[in-house]
Amino acid sequence: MIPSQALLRRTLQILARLKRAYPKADCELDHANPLQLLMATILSAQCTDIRVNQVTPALFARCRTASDFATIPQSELEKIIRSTGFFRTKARSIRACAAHLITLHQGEVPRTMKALHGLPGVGRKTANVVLGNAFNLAEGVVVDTHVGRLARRMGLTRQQDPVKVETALIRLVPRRDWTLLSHLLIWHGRRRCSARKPDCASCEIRNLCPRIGVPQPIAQPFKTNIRPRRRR
DNA sequence: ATCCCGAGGG
DNA sequence: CCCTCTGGAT
Repeated sequence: MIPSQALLRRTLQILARLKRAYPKADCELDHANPLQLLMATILSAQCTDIRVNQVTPALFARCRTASDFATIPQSELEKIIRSTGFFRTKARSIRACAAHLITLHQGEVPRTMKALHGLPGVGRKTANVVLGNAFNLAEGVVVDTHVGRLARRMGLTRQQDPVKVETALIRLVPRRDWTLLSHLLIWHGRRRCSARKPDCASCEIRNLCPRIGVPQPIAQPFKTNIRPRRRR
């Protein structure tokens, strides 16, 4: 589907408005190199970046190279990352991922979606984070829980599947803004448009959002046989 | 579709 | 209590 001109224009207005609201929007996972960002991003699954940043200082002090991450004992690693949740799975992913980096990529973090996606613990979202933020080589848009939620609330897509959301966003925003778009939506999602209680009253883009200012094209159902909803 | 998992908010 | 937090693997 080709997006309408109206949607394209509104998307770019939203982008401009969010840039003004969050001029410092950026990756909030603390890291000093691509390897650290890769590992921090694996840890960030279903967990706030603030909590990841609480464990990475100890982790990065203990593990500097891919070899360090590959050889740290499972139990020692689990203790360090425990509070991020899913700690057994994440510890396995980190160690196996580091082992793959050594075997397949000379201990370096590869710079393509093809090589990153499929490493243990690395799905499309994590690969997009590393490509966009560590290498400035975005091949797509990071779609996490925030980006998906906001894209739907703002009426940029109706898709649920993150890959389909990504496809929709790629068509709406120029490539140079793909990485920034994710940061802006994530910042806005955390500060204003939270999952539980969106603060529409003080929202910077309320007049551009279907919830407040943009009339939704009404999907008109056939008017026959509309039955009262059965109660629970 | 379900599991992995801890912590904080409402 | 229930939901959510920068998901990924089975």
